[in-house]
Amino acid sequence: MKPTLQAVADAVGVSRSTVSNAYSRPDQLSATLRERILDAARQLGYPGPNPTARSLRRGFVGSIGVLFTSQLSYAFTDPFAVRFLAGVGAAAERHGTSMLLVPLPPAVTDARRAVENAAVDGFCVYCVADEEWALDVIRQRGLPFVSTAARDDAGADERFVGIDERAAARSVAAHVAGLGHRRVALLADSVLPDAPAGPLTVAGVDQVPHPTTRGRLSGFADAFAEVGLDWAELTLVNVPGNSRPAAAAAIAGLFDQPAPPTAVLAGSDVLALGVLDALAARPAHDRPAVSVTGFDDVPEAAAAGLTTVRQPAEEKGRIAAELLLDPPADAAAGHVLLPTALVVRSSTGPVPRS
Amino acid sequence: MKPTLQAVADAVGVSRSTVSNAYSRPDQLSATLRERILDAARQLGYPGPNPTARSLRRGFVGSIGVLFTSQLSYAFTDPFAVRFLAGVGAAAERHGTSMLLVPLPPAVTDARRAVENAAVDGFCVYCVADEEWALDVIRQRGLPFVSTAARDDAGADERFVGIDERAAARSVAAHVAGLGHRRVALLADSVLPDAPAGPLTVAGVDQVPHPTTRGRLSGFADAFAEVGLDWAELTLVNVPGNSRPAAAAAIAGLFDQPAPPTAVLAGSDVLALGVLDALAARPAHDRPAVSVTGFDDVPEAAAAGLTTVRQPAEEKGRIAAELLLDPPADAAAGHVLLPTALVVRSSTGPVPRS
DNA sequence: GATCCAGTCTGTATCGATACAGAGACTAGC
DNA sequence: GCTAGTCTCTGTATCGATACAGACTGGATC
Repeated sequence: MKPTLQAVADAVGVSRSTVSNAYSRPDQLSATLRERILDAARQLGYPGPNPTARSLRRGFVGSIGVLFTSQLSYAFTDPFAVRFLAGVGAAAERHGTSMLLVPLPPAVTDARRAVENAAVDGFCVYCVADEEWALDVIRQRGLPFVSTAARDDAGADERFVGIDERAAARSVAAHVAGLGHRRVALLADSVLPDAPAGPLTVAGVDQVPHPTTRGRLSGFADAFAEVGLDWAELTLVNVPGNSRPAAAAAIAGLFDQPAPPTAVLAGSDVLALGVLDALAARPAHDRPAVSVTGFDDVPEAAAAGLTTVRQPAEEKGRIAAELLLDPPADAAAGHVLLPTALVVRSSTGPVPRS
Repeated sequence: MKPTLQAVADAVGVSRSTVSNAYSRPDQLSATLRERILDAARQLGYPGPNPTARSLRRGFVGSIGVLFTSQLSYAFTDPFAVRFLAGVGAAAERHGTSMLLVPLPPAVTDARRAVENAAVDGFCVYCVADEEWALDVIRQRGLPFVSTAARDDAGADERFVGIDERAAARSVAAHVAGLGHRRVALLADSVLPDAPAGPLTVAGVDQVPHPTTRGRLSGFADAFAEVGLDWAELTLVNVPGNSRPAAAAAIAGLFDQPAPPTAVLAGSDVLALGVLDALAARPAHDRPAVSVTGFDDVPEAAAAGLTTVRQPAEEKGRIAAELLLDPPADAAAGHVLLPTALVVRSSTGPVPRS
């Protein structure tokens, strides 16, 4: 068994408090005694104060949780999520805080338990799907958190960092509409829970549960409404999961229909890249000239020439962690909207006249 | 203040133990009492057992640390590290364990403290630079760990997952040597601590402190020795930090020298991609036909047509975590060598005759 | 010579749970 | 009717530290 602080105290002949002070409050004892204590500790093989015991007594842990409301392994697959993590990491580094990545089991009961059991001082919640239950647990625990998806029921005091999803989506859709496209497909991840891959009819965009997806789809719809296109005239395509192959599979059939879309607006770059994959997979002579747009501007987008909306991924993570670790006194400052920018590249062009 | 387990016990009129059991050992009490307890807990707003207190009493935490002996933010920049993390994450997910990413302050004393204070049950050590001090701290704490770099002084009982760096490097170098290249530059990260960027003279490859770098350089040297080229005849180029821009900057000047290298063997794909960047940055008419090889086969390498050595990144992370979380009874099984494969793409070719 | 003070160190209470032995109550078996 | 065994639940000890109030020492101050 590893020696405890008590053992060191006994060896030196001082009280536990003094040994504790030798580690945590060097100004509370003389330098010589401190040296004697540290020497004895070294000799005994004392590894220093037990982090868990220390956390218990102190009342804080020194690490923040990052919650992906999805498989943890997904987080490392999505380049946007990776940049976000990098941002969180940079802020954590600055604050001398660790990051705890908590994998969530598929069953909600187990997932709740996982969030309840995480030894952290707060959470950055990266929203992939509906995360209301997770926020409930966190509130219940009385822990601070920062979320990255606008929610309908957000309390005024809840911290948030994100973008104006709707306006950003509108900007890229307006670009596409401006190019003359009127047969348009909108591609999004998990439009409705458990919906199958492929075209999907949804009465109105307000039926879409996930706020981020809803926001982006609304923005797309806004831009086309302005050129006289109804929601019902847009083709909505569901992708179960934000991945290139899933997107490619979901979109593939669409191009063989009678009046195929001339433009595909994807809810993320990953999905858009999947669409490009699907197109590239067709023989050159049978490859329709489709305009494709993404969302996020991940590193891969530039290489693929993807027209997209840029949002600062790393910044988002960094600010999320900063809001958590160093909360602004002013509640309004806890609500950060980041700028976005339309990035036009080669993946969009005018409607081919055929 | 949040209510404690005691408060719930008092409210229901049972002992603390029983409430504890209601959460952690449901089979130890009747279903009806358990329901009463959980109801009361809900009513009081009891958030469930405090994770820290539970860890202290139980003697384990339920999370593993991932240690990058470099800036944490670096980890998210290096695509190989990200794949490694994904693998660790997948294994952690399977075991219901969290991952703690511990940022290390630049000063070694502070870094030691950070490792001492991490509340984890063990470490996966991803070796970027010299990490002996970190392993010392972990040993001192009596925690299990898995390292990913072969070390000279590894105890027989210490777990490890990695590749035969030397043999793998040799395979790609043999390919280059086979193409006839004899004016060759070897590019590596942090060949010597604090060495400047650019060509560097090192008496022998055994002078290189970092085992991974040394292993790869040795492999390169092996292959060229076989075709009669001495270590001294190879140009060694140091890059301070494993990044594309750093590599580009370190190599840039080399191509303007009297007898420029016809091949550059990089110690990692990231460095190799940096070399390609440096070449691409030159005007087309002044762009030497240089063969470039990498190491790792990160996702970006395929797109760039980079000849490289593949090592299974995700697998490495997954196995590292598995070895930690589910240690094999047999000590020998704790030492895993992964397969590697030479991947020849378009970035290498025969020496241009001119 | 009393007072004050800064500098050191100690002792006790506490952080919030879980482990484990064991006490009662009840059912079974013979 | 007695022993054994099963279910529930309780009580005490313990995990390993830190906080905080206070005790002691030895000068400096007036």
